[in-house]
Amino acid sequence: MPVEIIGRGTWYDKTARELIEREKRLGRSLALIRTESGLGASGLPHIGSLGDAVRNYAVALGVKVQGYNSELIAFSDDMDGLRKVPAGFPRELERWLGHPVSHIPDPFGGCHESFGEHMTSLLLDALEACGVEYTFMSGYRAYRDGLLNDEILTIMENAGRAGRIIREELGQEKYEEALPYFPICEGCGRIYTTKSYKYLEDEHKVLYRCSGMEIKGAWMEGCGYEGEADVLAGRGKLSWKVEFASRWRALDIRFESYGKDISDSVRVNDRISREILNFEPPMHAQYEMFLDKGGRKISKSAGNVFTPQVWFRYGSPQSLNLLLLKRFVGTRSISPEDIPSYMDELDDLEDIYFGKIEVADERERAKLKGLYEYCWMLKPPKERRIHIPYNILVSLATAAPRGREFEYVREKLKDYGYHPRDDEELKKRIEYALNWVEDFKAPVKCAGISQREREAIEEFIAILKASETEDEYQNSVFSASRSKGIPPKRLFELLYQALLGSPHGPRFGPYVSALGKENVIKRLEEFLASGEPV
RNA sequence: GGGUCCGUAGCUCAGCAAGGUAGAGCGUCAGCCUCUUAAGCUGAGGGUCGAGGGUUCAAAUCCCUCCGGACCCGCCA
Repeated sequence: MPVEIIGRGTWYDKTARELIEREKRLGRSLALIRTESGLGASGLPHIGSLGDAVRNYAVALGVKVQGYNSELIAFSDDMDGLRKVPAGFPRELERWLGHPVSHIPDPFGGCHESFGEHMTSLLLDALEACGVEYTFMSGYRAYRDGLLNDEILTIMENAGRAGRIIREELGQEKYEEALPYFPICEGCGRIYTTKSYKYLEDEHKVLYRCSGMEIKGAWMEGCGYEGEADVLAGRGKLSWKVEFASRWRALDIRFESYGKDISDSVRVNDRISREILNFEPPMHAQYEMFLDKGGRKISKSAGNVFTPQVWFRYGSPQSLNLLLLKRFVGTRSISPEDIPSYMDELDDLEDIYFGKIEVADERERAKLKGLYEYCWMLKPPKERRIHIPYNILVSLATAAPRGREFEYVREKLKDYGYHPRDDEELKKRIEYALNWVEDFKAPVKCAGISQREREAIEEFIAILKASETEDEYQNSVFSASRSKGIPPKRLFELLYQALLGSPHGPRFGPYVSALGKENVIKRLEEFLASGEPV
């Protein structure tokens, strides 16, 4: 019996099929099946933010593979208030705490219209690089243009029921009293400090007081202003407890996966959507968070953010897609040091895709080929590209003499039997490795060597100074080793250790020549100066 | 208080969606140059798949219970 392969054989294909089946059961139009990703705009976008969009896009692609039209909505949460000045950001931003990020001037040279737009653009750039196609929407503009107005009215008219649902699901009683709408304060311009206490249905206005709110454990004092706000005027936003649902209905979203950090909100919003907005909520899938290696959640506002831009310094967008797509469940700890293995794994997948590596099991093969295609967002290269293990490139990059790194690596690759086409792809790969070496290779310390070994290195330096040719460089090692009575093998190890941080290396004479004799002497002297013999 | 994930070789992890001979990298060990295209290659060793039960012809994979670890939510988003 032949096995059935759904779509390209991946999780995304299976999910897309389930999604389509569900929509059929619900009897909704299949003309356009939308998925959604929310883009945080209140700090530097991290890998997790990108992951949300990439995964929701992959499901949209899966829908296309099944023969239906689909689209990813990338919705920027730029009506959110600034809750905290992100680490490394200008302190002047303190005065903008509580203001919608779309109302805060761009702190980075004013190249964008607002703080929020700047942050969003970083994420959109990464989406572009990763091959994600999307329809962009800004929360700020959506409210301004009245896109959610129908939903806002329904929610406000049923605020009591919404408050009960929130209490039932979360135990939070606040919204049985307060209205789920935050106006921007006319007095101070902040959004979270206001509390709406009465809704005037005929005028669709809320009465509010800027009374303050607790944000991240700190009390943000209100300005005391009292006023009224038209909920259709775009000068405020719905609480997230009900906004998600409003977006789903207004934009006709059929699928949205989300991180477990917002699972409670999704549960509430599902009920709001169903019971108040009369809209069957989108199908969901919950994924785990990315943690950094220390086991800490990668936070938008904590420093040291692992952003897509950091990834692109050492690895390709497709390798990042691999990280984001290969596994949907399970918390994963990541750090930039994992990038090489994803680069190599993508090369393996490419070999499988082009049939260079055999995979016996049909289902397994389909899955891996499919994963490769999704890494390329279903637009894979026409032919297999050159593969060079990342660690080889790192080794070569470590050894490369300054100023002619690319030439050196290219020449050496030929010596090793790789015959890369001299193209953009090769250049990129070399660049990744060079960046890697620059940022991660710790300088080698002279530790744990004996007095005798130390003298041998000094002797070698002396002999090298008088040498001129590659053969003479090579012979210097043996002369020094004989003269100090230590085996040549050991001296080679020491020299490679000092120069490369590895006990082995390329043939020594030509390598000295490539590095430049003076550079070698300088590095060896630095090495000797960095520690005492034992 | 509510919820999610993880536990597989000495270490880091993959495999689990859709059950079918336990995998990779690193490390270890043993070989491979009688003055280096060895930054390499070949091979070996190493696992009661956290524990117990269930379903099944068959379970690392599905279900239940327990143990251990991590994370998220409980203000806002």
